Amino acid sequence: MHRAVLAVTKPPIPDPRRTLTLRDVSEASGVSEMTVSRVLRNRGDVSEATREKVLEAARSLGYVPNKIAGALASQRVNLVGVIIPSLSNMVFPEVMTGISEVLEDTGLQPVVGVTNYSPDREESVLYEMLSWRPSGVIIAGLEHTEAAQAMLAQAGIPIVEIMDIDGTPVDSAVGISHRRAGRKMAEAIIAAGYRNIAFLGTMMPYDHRARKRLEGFEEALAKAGLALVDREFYSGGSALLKGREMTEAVLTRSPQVDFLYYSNDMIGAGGLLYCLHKGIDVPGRIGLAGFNGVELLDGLPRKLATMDACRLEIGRRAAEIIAGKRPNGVVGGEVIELFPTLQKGDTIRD
Amino acid sequence: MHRAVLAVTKPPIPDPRRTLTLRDVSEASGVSEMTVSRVLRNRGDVSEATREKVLEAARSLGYVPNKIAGALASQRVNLVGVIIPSLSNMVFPEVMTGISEVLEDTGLQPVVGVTNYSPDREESVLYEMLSWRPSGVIIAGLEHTEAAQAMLAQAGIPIVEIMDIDGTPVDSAVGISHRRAGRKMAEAIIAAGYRNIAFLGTMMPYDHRARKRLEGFEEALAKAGLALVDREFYSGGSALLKGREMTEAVLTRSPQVDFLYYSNDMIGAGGLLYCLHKGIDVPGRIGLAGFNGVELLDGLPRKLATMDACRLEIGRRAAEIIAGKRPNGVVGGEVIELFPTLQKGDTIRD
DNA sequence: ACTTTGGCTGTTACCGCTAACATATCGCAT
DNA sequence: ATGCGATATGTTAGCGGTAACAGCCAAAGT
Repeated sequence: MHRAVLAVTKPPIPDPRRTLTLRDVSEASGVSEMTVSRVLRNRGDVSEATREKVLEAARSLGYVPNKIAGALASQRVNLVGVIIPSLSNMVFPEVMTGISEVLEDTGLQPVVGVTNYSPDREESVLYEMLSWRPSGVIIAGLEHTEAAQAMLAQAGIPIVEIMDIDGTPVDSAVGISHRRAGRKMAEAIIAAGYRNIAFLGTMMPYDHRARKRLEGFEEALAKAGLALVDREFYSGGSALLKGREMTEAVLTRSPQVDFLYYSNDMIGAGGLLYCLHKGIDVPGRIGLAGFNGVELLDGLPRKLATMDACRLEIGRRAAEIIAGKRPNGVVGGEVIELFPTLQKGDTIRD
Repeated sequence: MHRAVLAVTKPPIPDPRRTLTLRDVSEASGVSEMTVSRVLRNRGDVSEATREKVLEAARSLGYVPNKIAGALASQRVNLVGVIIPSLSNMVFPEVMTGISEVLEDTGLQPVVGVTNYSPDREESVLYEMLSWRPSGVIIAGLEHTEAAQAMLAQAGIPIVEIMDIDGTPVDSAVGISHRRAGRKMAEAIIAAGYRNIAFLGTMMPYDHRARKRLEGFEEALAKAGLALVDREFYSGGSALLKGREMTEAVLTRSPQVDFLYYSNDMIGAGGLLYCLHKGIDVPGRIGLAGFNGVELLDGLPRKLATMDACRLEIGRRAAEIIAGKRPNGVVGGEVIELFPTLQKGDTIRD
C-alpha cells in the first residue's frame, strides 16, 4: 500500500538526512543510473559533456558510492584481509608498511585484524573477514585452528601465510626459517667463544616463531655439546623493563653466564641498558643478542647484536602475491623464503 | 537463454569451488533460506530440532555467510572506521586497544585506516571507508580537508574526533587540550627553576597536536617573561637516534641550555640516554621532559618526565560514544575533555 | 540513399541476503 | 468442535549497485 503510493507520487520532500544513492545523482544530472555508475568508476565510454555533468552533480550532492551494493553486484571486493597477532611491538606495523606500499597502486585495500596471539580469536577474526569476501588474505604464521585451516583452504581466494616457513602452508607463504635463524645465531655465539649461554624470552605459548627460534638455537648448542645454562620467561608489561628485570634475575641466579640470548630486541635492549648501567664489560664479560633488527636499536648507546626478520620485504612479497604481480602460476602455492642477516653489532665479541 | 535453461534444469554438477550461499545450506538441511538465515543470526524463533539440523549442515559445508549481501539487505553494517595517522609510534596502537576493548562485546568491529599524517590521504581513506557505510567513524584530530569535513558532516553516522579538543568538532570529540598540556609542562619547568629552555621535536607540518603543545608551551614561557633559547626539528628515522643527535646538536650550539623539552617520549628517551652517556648531571645541570607516557620509559635507567596523553581512555570513550553507551542525547555532539597528569619522573629537579 | 560502424546511453536481470508479512501447526480453553 | 494465541516456517519484495546486452544516432563507407 505504502509502496504503491510511493510509486506514483514521488516523495515530495526527500529526507535530507537519507543517504544518497545513484538514483539521486542520476536525477540531478538527467542521465540514467547506469551512466552515472560508469562515470564514477571510469568504466566504459562516456562523453566528456556527460562526465562533467555527472561529476558536478555527484560532487555538489556529496554523493559517496555504496560499495556494499557495488560489491554484491559485481562480485568483486577490493579488500585484502591482514591478520596479525599484535600491533604493539614494532614488527607488524613494519610488515603493514610493506603491504600498503605494494597495494597502494593496485586498487586493493588492506584491512587489519588483530588476534593477540589467541588461536580462537584468530579463528573468529578470520571468519569475520571472510564473510566480507575479500580478494585475498594475508595471515601471520602457519599454525591455526583446524577450523581456520579449513576456512582458508575453502575460501577460494589467494592466501599468504607470512613470517614463518617452517611448516606447511595452506596456499602460499613468505617468511624466514626461524629455526635456522636460531641455529645461525647459536653458531655465531659459539664461534665467538661464549660457552655459558642463557635464554630470555616470552612465555606466550602461542608465539610459535619465538619457540622455533629457541628450538633451532638449542639444536645448534647441542651439536656443539652445549646446553642452555639458564632460561627466564616473561609475559606482559613493558618489554624494556622486563628485559632489565630478567637480566638481573639471570645474572644473580647464574653468575657464570657469559651470554644472554633474548627472544626479541626490546627485552634485549633492556638487558643491554642494565649491563651498561652495572658497568659489566659487554661484550667481553657478557655478550648479548636479540632478534628482529628494530629501528629503535640504532639509538642505543651500543648496538645490540640481532638478526633482521625481513619484515618490510615479507609484507611486500605477500602483497605482490595477492595482487597477482608475478609469473602467474594460477595455482598459487608459492613459498618464498627470505634469509635474515646476522648483525653482530657491538655485543658479540669478534 | 542460458538463464532460462538454468531456471528449469538445476545445474547437475554444482561447481565445488563456487562459494556457498544460503541456498546451499537451505537445500542441505531441507528448510527455507529464511529459516537458515534466522538460525545463523540467532534471530526469531526456530525450533531446537531445526536449529541443530541447520547448524550441522552449515558446519559440514563450511558455509561462511556473505555479509555484503546481509548488510545491503538489512541496511546495517557492524563496522566502525578508525582513521589514524600512523601505527609506528606507540600511541595509536594503545588507542586501538581501548577501542577494541569496548567494541568487543557490542558486535561492532573496528576497521583501521592509516593516513601517514597526510590530509589528502586522510580524505581518500575516509571516502573509502564511508563507501562501506560503517556505523560510525573515529578519526584522529580536528583538522581535516574541507571535503573531509563535509563528508563527515553529511555521513549521517556518529563521528568522534579523538586526541585533541582544541578546536571545533564536527560531531563528538574525546581528547585532551594539547595547548594546556604544553602550558602546564612549561609552568612546572619554570617552577623548578630552569630558565634556558630548548624545544626538540618533529617537523611534520601536519602534526597539529605537537604544534599546539609547543604553542601552549611558549605561551606560558612568555607569560613568565621567557622565550625558547633554541629549537631543533627532525623528520623520519629512528626516533631514539634522532633524539640523541638533536640533543647533541642543541647542547653543542647552545651550551647555556638547562632544559630540553621534547615533543615525544621516544626522542626524549634518546636525549636522556645521550645525557647519561655524557655524564651530564640530570636533572641538576639539565632537565628533560617528553610527552605521552609510553610504557617504554619504564625500562629506562632514569624515568623521563612526561605527561600521559590518556590514550587508552580516549579509545574507550570514543568507542563508547559510537556504541551508544551513554545517556542518549540523540544529537551527539558531545565533547569529552580528559586531563593528562604530569609525571615528573627523575628528570625535573624538585 | 542505405548500410555499417562505433561511440554513447538505456534496460533488464540479477548479486545473496533480510524485513515484513503471510501461512501453517499445535495445544488448549471454551 | 471451534476458535485462539503462540510458535514455527515460508513467501515476497526489495537493498543499491553492476554485467550484459540492446538501442540509438551521427559520421563514414559504398
